[in-house]
Parts: sequence; C-alpha cells; structure tokens
Amino acid sequence: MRNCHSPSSERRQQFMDAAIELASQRGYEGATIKLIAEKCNVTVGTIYHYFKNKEDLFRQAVQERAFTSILATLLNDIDELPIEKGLFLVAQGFLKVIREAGMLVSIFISESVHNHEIGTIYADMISQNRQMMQAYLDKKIHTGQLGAIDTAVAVQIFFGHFFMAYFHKELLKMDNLPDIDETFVLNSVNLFLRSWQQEGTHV
Amino acid sequence: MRNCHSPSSERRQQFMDAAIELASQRGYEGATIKLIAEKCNVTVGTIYHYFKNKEDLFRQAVQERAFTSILATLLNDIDELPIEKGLFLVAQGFLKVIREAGMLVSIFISESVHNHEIGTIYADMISQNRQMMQAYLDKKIHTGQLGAIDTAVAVQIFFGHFFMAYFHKELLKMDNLPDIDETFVLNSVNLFLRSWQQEGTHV
Amino acid sequence: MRNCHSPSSERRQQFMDAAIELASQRGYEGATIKLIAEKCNVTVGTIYHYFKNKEDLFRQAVQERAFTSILATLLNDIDELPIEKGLFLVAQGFLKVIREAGMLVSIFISESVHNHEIGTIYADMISQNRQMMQAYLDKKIHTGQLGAIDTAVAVQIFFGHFFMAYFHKELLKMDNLPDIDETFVLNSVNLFLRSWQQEGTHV
Amino acid sequence: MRNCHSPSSERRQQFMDAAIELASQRGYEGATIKLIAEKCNVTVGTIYHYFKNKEDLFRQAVQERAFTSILATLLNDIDELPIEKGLFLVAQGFLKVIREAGMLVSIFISESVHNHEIGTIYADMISQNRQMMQAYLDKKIHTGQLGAIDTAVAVQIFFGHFFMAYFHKELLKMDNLPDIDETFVLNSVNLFLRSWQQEGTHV
DNA sequence: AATGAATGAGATTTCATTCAT
DNA sequence: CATGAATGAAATCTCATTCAT
Repeated sequence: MRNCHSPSSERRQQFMDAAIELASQRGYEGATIKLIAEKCNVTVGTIYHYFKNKEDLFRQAVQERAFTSILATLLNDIDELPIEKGLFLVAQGFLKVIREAGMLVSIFISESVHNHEIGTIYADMISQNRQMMQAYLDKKIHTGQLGAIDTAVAVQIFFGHFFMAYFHKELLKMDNLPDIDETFVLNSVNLFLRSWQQEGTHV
Repeated sequence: MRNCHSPSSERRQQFMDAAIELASQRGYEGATIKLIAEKCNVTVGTIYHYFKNKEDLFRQAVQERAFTSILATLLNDIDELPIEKGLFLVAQGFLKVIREAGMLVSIFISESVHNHEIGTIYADMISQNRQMMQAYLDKKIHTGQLGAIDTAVAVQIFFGHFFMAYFHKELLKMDNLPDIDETFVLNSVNLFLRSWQQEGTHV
Repeated sequence: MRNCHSPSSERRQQFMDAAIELASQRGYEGATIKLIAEKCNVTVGTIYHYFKNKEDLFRQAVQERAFTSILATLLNDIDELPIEKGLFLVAQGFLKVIREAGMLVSIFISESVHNHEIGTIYADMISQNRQMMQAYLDKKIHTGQLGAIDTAVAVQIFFGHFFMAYFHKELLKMDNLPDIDETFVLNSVNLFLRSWQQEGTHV
Repeated sequence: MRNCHSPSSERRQQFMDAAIELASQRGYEGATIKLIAEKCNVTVGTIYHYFKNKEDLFRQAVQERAFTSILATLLNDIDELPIEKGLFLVAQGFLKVIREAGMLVSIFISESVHNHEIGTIYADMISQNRQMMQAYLDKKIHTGQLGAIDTAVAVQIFFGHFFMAYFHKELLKMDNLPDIDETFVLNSVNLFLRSWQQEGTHV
C-alpha cells in the first residue's frame, strides 16, 4: 500500500488541485492553508502530513501540472499535414491546453514575477515548447514550405499572440476584443503565413 | 503651501514611488506599509495621513502612472513617415515606455488577475493604446500603404509580440531568448510588414 | 470530545466570562482582546480560534447570559401567595438576578446606547420580563386583589424603581442613598401596593 | 479681549458642543479628536490650544452642561400650586430637561459606569435634584397634603420612573412601550399620589 | 491662534506552523 | 493518519498627542 507521500496518493492530488484552484482565484497569499483544508474537508494539520509547508505544496502542484508533453504529441501528429493546417491545429491545441490549465496560467502569470521558483518552472516550460515549435518550423523551411525566416522570433510572435489574446480576452475578460474562436485563429494563422511563406526574404 | 493631499505633494509622490517599487519586487502583499514607510524614513502612521488605506495608496499610484499619452504623441509625430519607419519608432517607443514603467508592468501583470481595480486600470490603458494604434493603421490602409488587413487583430499581434518579448526576456530574465535590441525590433517589424503590405488580401 | 465551537466548551465559557468581566470594569473598548487573552493565559490568536471577531465574542457572551427564565420560574412559584408577599419575592428575585449579573447590567446600560446589537438583546430581555410581570398583575386584577390599574405603566414603575435603585446605589456607589435591603424592598412594595390596591380607580 | 481659555469663548463652546454630540452618538471612544475638529472646521492641533487633552475637554463639557438649576427654579414656581398640579409640572419639566440634554444623558449613562470622573459629576447632579425634590415633598407632608411617606424612597421612585421611561422609550427606541406624552405623565403622577396621599400610613 | 505633518503606542485580525492526543 | 487547539509573528489601521512653522 502506498504511503501518503507517494506522488499519486489521491489525497495529495486533491490538496494540490484545491491549492491551484484557490490560488488561481485569489492569488498565492489568498490561498490559505485553512481554505485549502476546508475545500478538502480536512483540517489544517492534515495538509502538513503530505507537504512540508505551503511553498512545498505549491511547488509540487505547479511542477506536476506544467503542460509540456501535449505540444510534443501534437507536433508529431501534424508533421505530414500542409503547413496552414498544421499551424491551425497547433494554435488550437495551444489554446485548448492553456484554457484547460487556465488556473495554472493565472498562477504562472501572477507569481512568476515575484516567486523565483515558480518563475523557473514557467520559464522551463515555455522554453521547451518554444524549442519544439522552432524545430518544426525549421524543418518546414528546409522542405521549402516556409521562407527563410528567423524562427526564434517567429515562434515568439506565434505563441505570444495567442497567449496575449487569451490573457486579455479570457482571463481579464476585456470586452471589445474579438472572441477567440475558429475564425480568429484562422485569420491569425493566415496573417503569419503570408509573411512566413514569402520566398527570398531574410529577416 | 500645498497640503499633503495635493496630488503633487512631494511626500505623496515619494510614498507612491516606494509603493510601486516595492510591489514590483515583492508583489502587492509583499509591499507592506511598514516597508514602504521605512523606505521613506517615516513611521507607518504617516502613510495613513496621506492615504486612506493601502488600496487607496496603490490605486492612486497606479492610476497616476498609467502610460497612455506617450503613444498619442508618438503616433502624431510619425504620421508623415513611411510605414516601416513609423512602425519601427512606435515599437521602440512602446518598449521604452514599458521599460521605464517596468515596475508598473510587473504590478499590472501580476495583480490584474486577482485585483479587479488594478485590472480595470490596466484594461483601460490597453484599450486606449489599441484604439489609437488601430486608427493609425486604418489610415495607412486608406492611403494604400497597407493591404486590407484586420487591424484589430494586427494591433493585438503587434503589441502582444513586443509585450511578451519584454515580459519573458527582461522581466522574467529568460536566457536563450534573443536580446530585444534594434535588430530584434527591425526584424519583427519587417515580419509584420511583409504580411500587412500584400495587396488584395483580406484577412 | 467536544470541539471548540460547541457552546459549552469550557474554554469558550472562560473567554466569554473574561470578556464580560473586563467589559463591565472598563467598557467594551477597554476590554481588549489582549487583556481577555491574558486573563485566560492564552495568546490573542487563540481567541480567534473560538470566535470570529470581537463583536462575535461579545454578542454570544451577552446573549447566553441574558437573564430571562429566572422571572418565569419565580412568577410560577408565587402564583398562589398573597400579592404583597408575591411582589416582595419578585422584587427580591429581580434584585438577586441583576446583582449576580451585575457585570452584564453594566454592559447593557453602557453599550445599549451605541451598540445596536447589544441594545436589541437588552430590549428583548426587558420586553419579555415586562410581559410576564404584566400578565401576573392582570391576573391579580381579575381576581380582585388589585384595583383596575394600567398594568403596563405599573410594571414599568415597579422594575424601573428597583433597577434605578440598584444602578445608583450599587453600580455607581452613590452614598447618601438608602441601602437596598429587605426594609427598602418592603417599603417600596408597600408604596406600590397602596396605590394599586385601591378599588374603583382607573388610571 | 478674552483669551481662548475663557470659559465663554465661542470656540471652546463649539468644541464642547461637538464633543458632546459626537459622544452621544458614538460613545466616548468613538468621538475622536479628529471628528470633533472636522465638525468644527478646524484641525486637530487647534483643539489642543483650548483643552489640555481629550479627557479635559469632556470633563469641562459635561461639567458645564449638567442640569441642576432648572429644577430649583421649577420647584420654586410650583410651591403654591396644589400637589397634583405641582408634581405634574415637575415631571413635565424633568422630562423636558433630559430630552433637551438627551445627548448628555447618553453620555452619563454609558460613561458613568467606567469613567469615575463623569460618574461623580452625574452622582452630584442626581443628588442635588433629589435633595431639592425631597425638601419639596417633606414640606407637603408637613402641610398635610401628603401622608407620612418615606420621601427618600418616594423621590427615587418618582425620578427613577420617568428616567427609565425616557431611557427605554426615547433613547433605546423600544417600541411596544407607551408614548411618554401628557396622558402618560398624568397617569403616572396619579398612581404616585394615590399612594402618597393616604393618611395614617407609615412606609 | 492655527495648521497639519509626524509620531508611537496599541488595537484588531490573519495565518503558517507545531504538537499533544 | 487525522485532529484542532495553540502559538507567535506580522500586517493593517486608528488615534491621542506633539511640534515646527
């Protein structure tokens, strides 16, 4: 039988889920141990059986939930598709992931600036995604489907755009911004492709 | 002689500066009144002589520092320049502003998600900048310097790109990202223009 | 084992007792949480483990101690006695109760004016006592032991007299007032009865 | 020209009025120097030119406003009237005085218990009124208009009744109590007189 | 006389963490 | 494993009072 410190103990997961959810709603400071405990119908002491302290709880929670692998799978799947279809699916997939991990995104955004540990986890995650995407674009350049663009910048623009759109529209609920629907993604991808596909350019 | 509640009282400014600086380093919760007071060599009580409470201090500090007008001036100046030069200067100006307001940016990013008041100030600021930039691009389309693009999306991409670049590279200090120097800006602008200048496209 | 929120937890009672005692000596504001905690040999935090806040502590303390039932028992016991004996016992009982609850009386008197919540508890208590006593007097009128007096006013005079006597002599320690002893009560009751027993009067 | 410490300086009066009014609404602790100053359109420092400290301000304010002399005048006026008319006028006058000094009454009631200084002022005032009234009743016994009652107790009952009636009905706003109007006063006086006028009784 | 900035002490409240049971 | 009472440190805020101007 697993002891309580096993990473897959149901209780541990429950605590981490509650921690993430509360922190996404009220910030790290606002997600108190008492609230987390109440949400899980246990008392404060119990949390300390599973995690050394609050920071430990959050580090593990964020760590386990960082979304990397999804992009890997996705890029593999679309390798053979035409680029416009591929980029569309990557964008859709990326949006799906950050929407599902919306609570995590809130935490990354608001804590990364001050909390070095979380900042590092976030940076690593971003970096891995960027590298995979860059490799994908490089291959497309190689096969002539894209012009000779600076893929480092291109990847930044690509993810940055969808991330900011999500942040402003869906996290901060700014109205008077276009909905992030299929049309929006399509238009965005087309805008990128028009620039990336021109032959003979060197950025 | 000005009284302490005049917005331009030197002491008030000093307190607001300290508040912003501390919050950018340690977050809203971490920027305690005691720390702010110590930074200004006064006692906590003094802060409350100038501001009703902590929220009031931060609201006023953020409000007064929100950077809007700079873009207005900038767009006016570049109205007659060729578009590639104009966009380059806008991007440079935008980066200059958020670099100077770096501390504010940290606060906006990390607090907007949980603090509705700051979120609103941030959203208003973003919205104003977006509208001005959109008007500029619309005019350029009218004069034939740009193709018939969706300027709402274009503006989002433009600012979003530079913002994310700044956020990742200079706020979160992610290495293995290109420096945000003149070359980076130039390359980025070119990438955008290639797509925006194509005739006959409709996004 | 009882948890700390059970109304009969010993600790809870101890805190409420200390709160009442301190408030009766120094007023609501003067009865600080720190003092209450010290009196009970715990730290301030502990108080907040048992009560939401200071107001909560006092509301519950006052609520639980409001003296109603005693009069009910008393009036039942004296139902068959001659009226002069009955009134004497009621007066004695009333004085006994407010003497025992002396600290509560201080609080009711001094806080009811400004603290609406305590004012309401006090008013309810007064009202219940008044109604029971009025019913008793009404019955005595019915059986012909009292004249046709206005029992509402009579009850007010009866309790008001003993209350003021207690307030001035024993709470405020005004000297040059007669002691509130058996003779005083007897004289007072006689004075009332002389007026109440006259036949054929209608107030 | 009077200096600011002259008792009749208009400013001093204004401060004391404001202090009494605020304290009657919010209690002694709630009547802060800042509020008093604001009510008088001056700044905190100014109050300290006129009074040594907060306690000094209140002691003087309460002292000057204690209502003694009115009863003296009144009792003089009614000396020749029949006793039932006289008592009626005394009761009316007493109610008028405490109604006009309603704010003072609040303060006396709520502060006397804890604040020894105010308690003493209150006790003195009560004592003086009681003595004058007792002298009046003694005279009436002497002239045969009243029976041989214990005037000390009678005075206590008389003032106590009207005071409690005022306290409960008009200060604490207890509803389901009779209005303290002319009828109420008349009924009350009659109730007292019926008892006081019987010959041959000895209380 | 008047101002109002500044202070220092203290009040309420919150919270991560510990520990005996 | 779980409880929940208890702690201690710290945060926000209030307020009477002082004092240079």
